[in-house]
Amino acid sequence: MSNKDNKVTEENSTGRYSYFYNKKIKQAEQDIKFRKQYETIGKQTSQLLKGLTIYVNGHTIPGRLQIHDMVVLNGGNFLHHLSSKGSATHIIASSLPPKKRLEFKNYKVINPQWLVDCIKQQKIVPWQEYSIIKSDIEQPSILKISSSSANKTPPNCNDPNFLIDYFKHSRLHHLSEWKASLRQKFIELYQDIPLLTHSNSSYTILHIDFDCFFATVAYLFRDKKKFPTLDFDKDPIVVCHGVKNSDIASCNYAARKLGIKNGMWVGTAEKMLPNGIKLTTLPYEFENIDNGSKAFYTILQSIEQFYYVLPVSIDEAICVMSKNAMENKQTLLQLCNAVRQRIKHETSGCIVSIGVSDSLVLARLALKMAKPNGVFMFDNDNESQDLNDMNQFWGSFKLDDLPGVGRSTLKKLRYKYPKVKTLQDLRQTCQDIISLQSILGNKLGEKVYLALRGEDDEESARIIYDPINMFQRKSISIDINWGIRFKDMVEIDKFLDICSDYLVNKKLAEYNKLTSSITLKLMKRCVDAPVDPPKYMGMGRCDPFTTSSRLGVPTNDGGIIATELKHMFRTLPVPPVELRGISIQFNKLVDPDDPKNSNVKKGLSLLFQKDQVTTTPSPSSRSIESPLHNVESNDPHRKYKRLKRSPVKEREDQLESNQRNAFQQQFFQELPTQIRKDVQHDLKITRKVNDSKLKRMKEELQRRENAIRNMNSHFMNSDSIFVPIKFQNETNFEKICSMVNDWVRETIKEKGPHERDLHFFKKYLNKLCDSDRVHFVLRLADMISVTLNLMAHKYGNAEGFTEWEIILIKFIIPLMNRNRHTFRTERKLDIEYDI
DNA sequence: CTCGTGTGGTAGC
DNA sequence: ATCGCTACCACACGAG
Repeated sequence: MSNKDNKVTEENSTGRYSYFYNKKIKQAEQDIKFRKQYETIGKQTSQLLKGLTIYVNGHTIPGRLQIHDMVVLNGGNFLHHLSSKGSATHIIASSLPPKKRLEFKNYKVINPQWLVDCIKQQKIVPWQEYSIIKSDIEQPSILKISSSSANKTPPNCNDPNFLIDYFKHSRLHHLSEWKASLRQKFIELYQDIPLLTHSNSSYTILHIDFDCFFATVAYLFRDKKKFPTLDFDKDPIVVCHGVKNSDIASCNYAARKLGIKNGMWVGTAEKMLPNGIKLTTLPYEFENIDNGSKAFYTILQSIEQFYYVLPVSIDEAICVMSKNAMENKQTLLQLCNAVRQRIKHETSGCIVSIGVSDSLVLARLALKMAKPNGVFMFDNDNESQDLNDMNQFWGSFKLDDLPGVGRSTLKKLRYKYPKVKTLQDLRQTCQDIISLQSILGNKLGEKVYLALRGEDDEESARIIYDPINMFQRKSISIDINWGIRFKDMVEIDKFLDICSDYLVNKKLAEYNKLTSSITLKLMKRCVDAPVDPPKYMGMGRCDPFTTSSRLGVPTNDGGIIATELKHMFRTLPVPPVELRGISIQFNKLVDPDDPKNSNVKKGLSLLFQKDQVTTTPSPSSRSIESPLHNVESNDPHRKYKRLKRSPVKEREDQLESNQRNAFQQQFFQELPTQIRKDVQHDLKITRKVNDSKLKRMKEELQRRENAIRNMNSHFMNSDSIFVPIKFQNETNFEKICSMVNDWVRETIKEKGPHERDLHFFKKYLNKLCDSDRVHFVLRLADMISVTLNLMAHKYGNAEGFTEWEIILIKFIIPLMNRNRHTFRTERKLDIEYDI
């Protein structure tokens, strides 16, 4: 919306609304009067909507009053009551209950954005785009079937629409998308404006944010028949999807008073309620939130004094103004209140609070003070601020109120300073930067140190001095950590296809980028975590596994990316049924129009011709062999790395972790060294093969697909081409796994495994190795190792424990090394195919 | 030391 | 039931 429109609506807040509440006076006459008044004071009006009669049904953003003004001032008729049928040409609504849907089925029912866009573009834009019953009219039967079945059927990640459907309902996805799009818009809007400089560092920062935004919007658009007496100020209200282990996205201040917090599960929140008080749960209103946010940003951007309106999130912005833009504190306060008033007005009742100070960190803290429904100005200047006020200000914050201090940092601070409760305590305790840096690390230590003095660190200040650069996208990724339940690799491959398609066609296309590097991160159920986590379809406790791959040539080819992903999946030791989450990132984005890119391609093709790049080992030349060395060799290699490191974070029992570390060092000192030598050897071969041959991307793709097919039959039990091998009369590897696990757990406590059992187990392992299924042995070894670690602090001295240790080190690991030709065999196959 | 890879942490509701 | 995302910085570690 342009400035002009804003000024028009701004003028409305001078009290003329009383006219329109008086229903006895003929509305139309009033509207004309209203319009004339505008004209007489020299305000611009238009005839854009001439001949149109518009009626507003229910809650909308912008609100009814704003729409009225927009209509009237642009020459349209505003209908206050829909008494005479057919008199309205357009009905504006955000959503319609089924009954109204029927009633209005012959009207043009559109969402308010239509009007906004019409005025913005100064022409009548086609209403069909904005129709809210369009889909019903066009394909009523299909819509009903799909929506009703979608409501009833449980979430299924094999459904081709799963990804889209999931994202549609995910608040965090929405938040991320909104943020990205706001940043993009910022770049477009401000790219020609000169950057602010450090030297002229006398800025006033306004941090503006809605109070419990989601909850407010959900309340405003609630089904009033369902909640006739709901009181936003008194009744605790939360926004969520479900009932028990559903996340609370937002809760109102009545709920917060009872100790309920965002992110809490509904069940937990209910336990905090006093007797007789009930918790009201409201559904998300994503679309209306989006509309409210548009109004919010439009208003902020229309305010001349703001040099920048920096987006923080959908409902939160940092406004930067020069210190001398306002005469004094009084006028500044007036401005703040005017902004608050206008936003409340134009969003039909959403409240913002404002924190004002001269650094980012102080503005943010001031905002916390301002909430709910207020303005707080904090002056860090010692002279003008009473020392008592200072102490009181800092004393009213908890440690994690400080930006940058989250769960983990809080824990570190608590551990080091058990007595420190408030930021004021911390200010007094930590006088020097060194002690903070020693606990929190270099950067974070400095950041906290500065923040306690009310100053921004350089990284935070970038948003002021170099926002365009900061908002430029450097990576693209998607995460899915909910609803992931797969049976086998076939299903996972399909899902990876969908992800790849989404990333390529939705993200790369939107930002017009190519990627040259992919990271795949998998979440695998922890060995000791329940198969069904507490949260329905949740991920539960998981171990993360990541791997990344360079593509050599930047690409946006979905096929190549999908193939690479499938391939990468197989380099990670995560069986399909244990998978609980997937994350895919494109790390090194390349602009296709960038001349640098053509250089990359040129350089690459030259590289293939001969190994002329002796000085610098080029990433692109290496990446070509990556499929080979990744598939086979990286598996054990990676495992080594991961197992060595991950226990530190997995379970935080300090007593336990020392023993575990010692043990795992020992475990893997033997395992990977030999295999790694193999890898290096084979790498040389691979290089030769590649160097002797010029490759095209398509050939590469073909080869990888075949490599995958090879692996597919080989790596996972579900579609093994080999004859089944039995252990204790069981052939299913997963079941054998859990059987062995139980067996180990039981016998650790006592004298170790029975000789006869052990004999059969060894026989089984031998067979696995002999039939090229050494990866199963690896998994069993891993599992046993984890079990040992888990039980080390309790049974570390038991006879059985030592017994199992010996079995693992003296038998199982050498077994894997003995059969390391397995890895080579496969690679040989690959190379042969390649030539 | 520099580079690349993998991991951890934080923010918004 | 339930929708636990995503960009980006900082860091540790190993290879060269």
